[in-house]
Amino acid sequence: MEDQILITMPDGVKKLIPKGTKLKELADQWDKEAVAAQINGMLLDLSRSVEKDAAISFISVHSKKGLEILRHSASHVMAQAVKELFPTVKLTFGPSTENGFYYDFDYDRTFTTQDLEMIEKRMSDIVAKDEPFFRNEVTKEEAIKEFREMGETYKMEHLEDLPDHVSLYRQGTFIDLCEGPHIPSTGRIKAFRLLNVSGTYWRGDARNRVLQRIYGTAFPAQEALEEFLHMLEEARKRDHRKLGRELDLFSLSEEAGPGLVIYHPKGAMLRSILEDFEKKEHLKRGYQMVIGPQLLRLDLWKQSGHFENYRDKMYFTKVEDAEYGIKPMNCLAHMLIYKSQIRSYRDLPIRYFELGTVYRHEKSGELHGLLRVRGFTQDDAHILCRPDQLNDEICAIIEFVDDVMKIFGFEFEMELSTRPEKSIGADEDWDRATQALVNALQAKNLPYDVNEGEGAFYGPKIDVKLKDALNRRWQCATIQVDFAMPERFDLTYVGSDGERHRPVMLHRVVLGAMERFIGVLIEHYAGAFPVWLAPTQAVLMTVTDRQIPYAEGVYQQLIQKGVRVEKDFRNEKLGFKIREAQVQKIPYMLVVGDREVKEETISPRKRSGETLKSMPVEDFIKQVESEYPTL
RNA sequence: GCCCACGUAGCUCAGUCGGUGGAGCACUUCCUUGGUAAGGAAGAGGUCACCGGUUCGAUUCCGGUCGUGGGCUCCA
Repeated sequence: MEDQILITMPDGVKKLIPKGTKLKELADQWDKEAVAAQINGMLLDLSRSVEKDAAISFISVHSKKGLEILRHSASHVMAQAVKELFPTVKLTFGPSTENGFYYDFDYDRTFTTQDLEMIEKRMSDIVAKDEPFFRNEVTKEEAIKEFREMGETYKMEHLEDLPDHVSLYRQGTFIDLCEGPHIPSTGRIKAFRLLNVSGTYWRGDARNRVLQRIYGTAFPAQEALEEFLHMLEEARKRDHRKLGRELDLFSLSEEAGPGLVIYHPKGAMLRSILEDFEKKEHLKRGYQMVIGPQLLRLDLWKQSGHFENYRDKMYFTKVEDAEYGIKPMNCLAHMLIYKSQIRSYRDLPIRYFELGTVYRHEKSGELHGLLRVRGFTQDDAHILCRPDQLNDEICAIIEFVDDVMKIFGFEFEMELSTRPEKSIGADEDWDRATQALVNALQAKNLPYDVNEGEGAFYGPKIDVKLKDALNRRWQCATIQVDFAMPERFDLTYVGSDGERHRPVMLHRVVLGAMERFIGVLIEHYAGAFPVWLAPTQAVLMTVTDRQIPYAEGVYQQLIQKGVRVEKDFRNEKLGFKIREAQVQKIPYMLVVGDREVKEETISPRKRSGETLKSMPVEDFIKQVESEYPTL
């Protein structure tokens, strides 16, 4: 019995098997499409054998983990193809990503699209050969020796950070340093595609050598790849830059300058609706509106530390020998307001809210439509409170963010960032602030990731990330605890003991920047805004010129009631007008023909294509009002 | 800022292996008054991003600048 071991299969059935049985054999009985196994929590290749009693589960290629393994293996196959075609290439890293994989290479010339085609073809050959992946465990010294012979200097450098025993993977003639696991053989990669090349830096540091990154994606089946490519196509259709132009919302003009948004009437309407919404919601929650100037004296930016830490991103100007900085943040004026009188502990918390327009000199390569711009308006607030009020204030903000995101139907991810190495303040302040953030997240039962050491130098923070059409995440809401500014500006309040105390400052935005939020919003709704947000809620259209006098009356009635309606009384066929409104994604089309004139009604048609029964204008107004969110 | 790619009419895109350019949509005018996703005809519209170089001649080739896109880094 010594050479028998007891294993537990995924369904809980226990069985005795010979010691040293290959996982592949077991996998074949269970799931022919398994790409790896998990034993006692460890992911292993199917080529490995079971040496002792264990609970085994198999990783299906159709699971998230399985797909990751497949893609990681695909990156090795790509690296093999590149090495075969361009032997002097040096390897660096090649992981799987959310949507595929990449591999970074160091090469003395750049890869062209023709190269990509060649690489793809070579990859197909490797896949067709169905080369097995072999794992080989070696000592660090052996690995370094091997990579030195191959001239793989990056691998050697990376090895320095690794433990004494490492694993090498080989398929065909290609060897790479890798932890694994990998798929059993290259033939498992049933569908793949190389997507693009881009530049990157060794270890992500701009001071290091520029590498070339080739992106690709892989799937266990051809249909899945096609579905993915189709999804990319669909995502492109809802790109806010495309929709922004088609729906005539905004433009970015080369003449005006990069990263500076020009709102057209409809975009300005949308923003104005959002701003009205924001004002109402903030006032309901005890915020006071304030407005600060666009420029403030340079001395003040020196006092705040912005000149020291943030000047690269600031714009400056000089008037009559006085130097000014254009504000990249709104906090300064808010602090001056606080300081304008003596504050009692009874006054706190004080919540200053400003739709504050700021300018930041973002690097040119970072600009992206509305999502990354140089001039933007934040729904910014600074809350000054006593330390004992911090917890409640944070809870209230989280609730605020949660409420607002629900109204727009956004899914979001929360991230808590803790104390970085370079930071100021007492440990107990940091602990209290971080705990307050955690408490609030837990109280609202919101899941969150922790980014250790990613907080601001002055305090911990929570970031809220929304996804764009291409699944890229953009930071919108953020809640930051700040001990530094009250200190630097010597903000105080008089406590019940008659002594001066230091308030804590919370810096927070809910939508973040109007520009970015609008960009994400456009993609979220694919341009088909709900009625309450739609810049144009309805288009009133006549069937023939005969109905114009009646339709004018209807138009007046609607705009008097605040319905955002446009006239389309042109000499065009109804179908043409409907199509145009449809393409503009306007929620309602209101048809007026002879019948409606006679009955004194209008016939609404929804964007969905549904035609409603003709109704009096008042009924339609009620219908529109019923579609506003109730808060 | 860095790497790569790109820049032709308002938009989407053809095109010229160097001899000053096209389509569809949009726009203007005329005909048409038509009931739920494109009625017809005619017309107008371009310093081929900008600046230099090569050339008899550059939108085309080369260099630079600006801008855009995909990434990297950074951020709301």
